[in-house]
Amino acid sequence: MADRYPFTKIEAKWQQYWEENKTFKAIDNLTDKPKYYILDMFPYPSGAGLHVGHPEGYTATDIFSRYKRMRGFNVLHPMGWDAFGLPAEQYAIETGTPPSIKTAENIATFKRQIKSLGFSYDWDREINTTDEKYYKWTQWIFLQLYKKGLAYQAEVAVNWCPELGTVLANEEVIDGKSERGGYPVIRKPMRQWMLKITEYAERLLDDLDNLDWSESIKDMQRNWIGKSEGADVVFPVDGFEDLSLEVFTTRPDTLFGATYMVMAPEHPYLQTITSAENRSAVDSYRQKAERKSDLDRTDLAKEKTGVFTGSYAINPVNQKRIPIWVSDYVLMSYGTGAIMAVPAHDTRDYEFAQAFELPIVEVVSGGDISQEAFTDIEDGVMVNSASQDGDFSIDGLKPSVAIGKTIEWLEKTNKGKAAVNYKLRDWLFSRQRYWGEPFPVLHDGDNSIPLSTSDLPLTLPVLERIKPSGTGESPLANAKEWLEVVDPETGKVFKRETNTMPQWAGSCWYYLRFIDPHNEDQAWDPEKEKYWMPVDLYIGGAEHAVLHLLYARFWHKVLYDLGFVSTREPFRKLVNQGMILGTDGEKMSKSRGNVINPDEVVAQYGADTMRLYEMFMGPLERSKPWNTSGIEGVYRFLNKLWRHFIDDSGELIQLSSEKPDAETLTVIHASIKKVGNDLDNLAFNTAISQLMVYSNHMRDLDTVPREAFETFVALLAPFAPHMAEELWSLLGHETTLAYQAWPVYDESHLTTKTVTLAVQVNGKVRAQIEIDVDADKDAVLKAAHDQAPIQQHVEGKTIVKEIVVPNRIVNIVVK
RNA sequence: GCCAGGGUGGCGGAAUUGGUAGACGCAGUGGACUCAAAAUCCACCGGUGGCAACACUGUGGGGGUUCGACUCCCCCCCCUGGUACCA
Repeated sequence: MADRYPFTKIEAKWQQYWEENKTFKAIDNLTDKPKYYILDMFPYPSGAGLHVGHPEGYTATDIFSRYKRMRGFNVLHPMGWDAFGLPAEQYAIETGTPPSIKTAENIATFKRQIKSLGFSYDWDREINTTDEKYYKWTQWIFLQLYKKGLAYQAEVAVNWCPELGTVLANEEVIDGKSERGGYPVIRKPMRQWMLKITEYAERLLDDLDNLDWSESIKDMQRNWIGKSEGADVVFPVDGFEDLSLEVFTTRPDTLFGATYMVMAPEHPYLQTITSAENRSAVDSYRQKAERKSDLDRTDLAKEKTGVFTGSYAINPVNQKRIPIWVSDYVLMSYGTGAIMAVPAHDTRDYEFAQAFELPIVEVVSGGDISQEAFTDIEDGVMVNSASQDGDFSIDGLKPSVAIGKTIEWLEKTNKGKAAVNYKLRDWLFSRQRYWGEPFPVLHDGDNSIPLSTSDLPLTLPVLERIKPSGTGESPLANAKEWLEVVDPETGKVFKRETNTMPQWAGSCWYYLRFIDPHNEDQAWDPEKEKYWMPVDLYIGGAEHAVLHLLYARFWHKVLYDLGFVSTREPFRKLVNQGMILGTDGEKMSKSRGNVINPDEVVAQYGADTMRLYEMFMGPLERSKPWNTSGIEGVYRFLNKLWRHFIDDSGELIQLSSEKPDAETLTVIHASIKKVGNDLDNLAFNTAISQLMVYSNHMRDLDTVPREAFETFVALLAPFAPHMAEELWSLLGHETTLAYQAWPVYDESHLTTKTVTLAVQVNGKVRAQIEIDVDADKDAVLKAAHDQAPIQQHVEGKTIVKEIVVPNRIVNIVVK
């Protein structure tokens, strides 16, 4: 394309200006302006560099930050690096390059790329999770959790991946294989640090209600927490005086339909209650289940399997003896690890009962249990549900009512009690890796001794070569000198922890560190925290919808309980940007060869075009494909603008000092209104289209009034800040546009004298009339009936009804 | 299976409380400029029929409510994301 505007020069000039003048420095505790904290999910600086997906969210927050500054807010808009993590460690193992070196290189690349887009970050607040000055405070927070009794160690059957030489979190295992690399994963018990997030389940659930997050994200979190209400019921085991099985059920109303019980293979009582003649079958089943991966136990296990234990339980409502089975469809990790099976009214039990020909007894009528389990709790009616002595009956009730009645009875007779269960499990908080935050604890045999704050940070030892320990422990097991600590007084030897923290740790609280990033005495200053928190707008990818946001909320609540933060929730408003797909409509990936490199886009079209295009593609939250000729469109828009106002010698053309005409005033004020409203709603695509309408209007004028152009430049500023600054200075202004007041619209210019109304006959548009605004009904109808096409369509018919919606539409109904 | 979000021209997408469907941009077609091309500028641009005026039709499919439905209600289909034996 010829005659391209000199974006390279302009962009470099203004980026330098902003940096030198610290234009975007956020001032703490500034009281004459309202504060606004706008946060991006900070990136993991991978070796591949920035991807066009990253700048989408960053552009959105940047435009919003610039807009908010022009609206008079004191904006905090920081950026940093979530730089611990497996890839750098894998790279170190393969090449010998220390993770710290590789990480620094990657950060430099990311930073250069991010800066090339002209984002208005306060770079003085840059943080890096791998910096010991940062992770000192990550360790400090761990100590707070530990002291509060929320961190504990447990032997947990974890996901051991022999290839990676590490244990993976559940979310890192997909279909029984490692998320990274796709290596097989097996279950192996190891000593692990756990965090008691389950203790906060209820609050994490309740406080979602007041957050300005999309319902879908809130729902994902609700589902993840997975609260179920029901009852714990005690079933005595026949022949074992002091042994009973406790089960959790959400359907205590169906107790009379419980025809057998099932224990998880790992259930601690299984061995005890197994009869001699069933022992070998049960043992072999249990051993088989132990070896099964999660994949085998879930996805591929279409067929129910199980073995009878030889023992019977007594159903507490009717004293019936029911067989106790063992099956892996019951999980030890949920509820009590044992269930009462009600095949008539539970799909899984139904399948199991059919497979093993166990009795199916209907206790809720309304379905057809010869075909499938009937699980509705609103439409059915309880039947066959009365004790023989007649002292308890729920017959005739709706199941949803019977649930409560049964719980009352269970509590009264001491056979059970109301109970709540969550799907949420405690958080497995350690990794067998080098490149993570070391745990600030010492081990003395089975005792753990936390370090004191004054001993922090506990830094990572510099290893000559990072290699797996081979034992399942992290490479830190190879660092003998670091590992052993000798008490100078007693000579006693303590051992350090070889586990390190997961990547989530650093990202759980970074938004707090941005508030006070250089504080060496505390994690953050409470006064600054009170001033800046909560984060007013948080934008990032939907891949963090559950875990990162749940973990961060959990830590935040703990910090709140300890008095370190002043808000119950960290992120007031959350928006997830959609994915940017390749030109083929597929997810961008190296293997598909459809990756767009932002560096090339910036080199070819400039940062302003890149920013504008990413926002013009469609609604922020939706996924949308990249289109190479689409970017030409916005590029053309900027070029036309430049050519229209800047002559060949680089000077501003002559603008008119006249007042804009009425039509132009309408465009100006309608644009101020629409662009502002759209920005408030993060509807960047429609805001940009309004700017195009505005610009097209100016193109059609013989001479452009200065007022029209200046207002336009101000509205353009958040979107294409480099060009806007340049035009602003060519307009003769000497200060940055960054804090220029956002234009104010005047409603009086938005109302015109006349309005065009559509006239419909039977709902079909047949004519248009131009009429005075707020003309009365009779005048409107008269004008309508004067239209030839209307007369034509009405002629010879009876007018049934005439509808006039003022300034909107006329509809004449005829028969 | 369950939960959430979507289906609008050739494409990305617009449409306040139900009130002229297709803003804006891309692609395409025709024209101007040019020796020519690129760039630029102007015009057209959902489909069918018609020289045209215009008519009919059209927002995943089928019903309904309404003077009027992309918008509200019911049923169904498809796509995307999440989740998956959670008792």
